[in-house]
Amino acid sequence: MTPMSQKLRQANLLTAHDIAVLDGLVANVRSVGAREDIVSEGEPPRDVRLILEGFACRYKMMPGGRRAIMAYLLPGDFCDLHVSILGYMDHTIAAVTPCVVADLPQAQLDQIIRKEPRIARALWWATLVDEAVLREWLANMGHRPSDRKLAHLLCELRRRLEIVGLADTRHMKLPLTQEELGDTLGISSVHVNRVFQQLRHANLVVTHGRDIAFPDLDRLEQFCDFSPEYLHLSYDCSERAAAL
Amino acid sequence: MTPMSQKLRQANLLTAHDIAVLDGLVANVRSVGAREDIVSEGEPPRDVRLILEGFACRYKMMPGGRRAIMAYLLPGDFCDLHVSILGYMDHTIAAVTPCVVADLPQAQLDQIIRKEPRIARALWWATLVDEAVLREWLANMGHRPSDRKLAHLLCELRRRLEIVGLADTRHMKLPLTQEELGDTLGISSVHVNRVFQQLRHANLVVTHGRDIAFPDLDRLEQFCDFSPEYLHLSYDCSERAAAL
DNA sequence: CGAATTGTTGAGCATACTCAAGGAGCGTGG
DNA sequence: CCACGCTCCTTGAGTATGCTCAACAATTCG
Repeated sequence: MTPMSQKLRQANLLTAHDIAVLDGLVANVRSVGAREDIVSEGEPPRDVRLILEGFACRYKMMPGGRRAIMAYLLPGDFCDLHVSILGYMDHTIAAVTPCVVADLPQAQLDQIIRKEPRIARALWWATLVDEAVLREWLANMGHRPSDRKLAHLLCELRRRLEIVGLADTRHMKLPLTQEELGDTLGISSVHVNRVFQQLRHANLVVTHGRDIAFPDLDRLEQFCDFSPEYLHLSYDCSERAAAL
Repeated sequence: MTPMSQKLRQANLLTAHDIAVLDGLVANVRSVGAREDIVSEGEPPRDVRLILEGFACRYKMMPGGRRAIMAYLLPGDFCDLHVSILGYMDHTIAAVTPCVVADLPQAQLDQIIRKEPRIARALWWATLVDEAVLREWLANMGHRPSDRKLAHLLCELRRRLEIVGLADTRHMKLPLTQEELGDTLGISSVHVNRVFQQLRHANLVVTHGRDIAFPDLDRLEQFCDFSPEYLHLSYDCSERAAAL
């Protein structure tokens, strides 16, 4: 079972047959170096990419050279399911850390969508979760002070990493620079630094290099008004976290 | 032909049969007063709502009573296509102006999605366009100064209203208060007012009450770096605009 | 016409930015 | 193993952008 079908199983919409069909698509696998583009803006729709390992992001370049990061992609996330439907890639996807990516043949996927309504629905579900996250980011970006913004982003990433077994309630390893966090939150890297210091000072986070520890996760989540409903994770992953 | 099928026709994915099937769903139509909620956060998935007339918005209430507006819904837009798939409404939808709304029976729609892959794909397309707009809003919100933010929002709304025949290249009627614009852009209404004055002073917009005129649309679009690709409107609507 | 909402203005303050310089950590090659 | 260079983090100082509060004018609606 790949991270893809693992993730889609959350929707509780797939049968064993569906999972086999989907996993059968994962054939062409390749490695991408850190900071390399995986899919570029304006590229014609070809294969659909899926992250198997690593940390990637969606971004747009803004006039003036600023980079707007609009999403982080973790293992099991599709990069560009929409391109096959929309027909135009309106942003770029890049690896943050070294990544392993699968290229799913567009034509085969199209056929599956046409013939397997249950799978089509599960894929639709996945894009809708992306959309829900985007709405939360929009609210976060525009309507919270920057200390809460940063805290909220940390809470979300911790939760999402927990699902794929890469974090627990007390720790996570976050391979993002303060510059990247700034490009995500719409604040300067200098300010990210200062806000991080506030959070540390309030004992909401403890950092050791790229390792972030959460001395009191409840307090942090309360601080930034984080509630994970928008991630649409219906199932309980506490056992998995406990097994870390 | 309803605004819904009109809009979905853009995707060029529908046959006459598909359009008839979709339009057949529009039976229960009702009016909603300005500022009334159409769908509330947490509501269980029942019918799917479609805007036929008027101006609505998605919003979330933030702690402290601030309201974050995350989308505007114009005639032909679905309110909550996602709820039937995601199973949980994570935000609220309210009428901005008086609206006419259709309630499409969930069960029937589900059946169509299962049996008519072409229609399912068109509906998926519609949600993906929403997602693309959301990405652009995120970039706009976080990474542009507030004069460009406001200008960009005006450009987008003008363009979208043009499609449904409610604006042309020189005018639009915008039924939004400065408070609402502020809740959308993440700035205070006082600041919206001041930024509006800047735009007027630069002769980028001319306002007469709720009427906004664009003396030089090209210059305005250039000013805020607006390029409409993200709206994924492939077809040409200049004839329609000319007929206004 | 009167009440309520929306738009406009001013003043003082908070938040976040830029520019710039120095420090810490890490990988590479001598 | 150390030295070097690179990237990233940290700090300071001065500035710009946007906020709040408050009052008043203009519109809109009943």
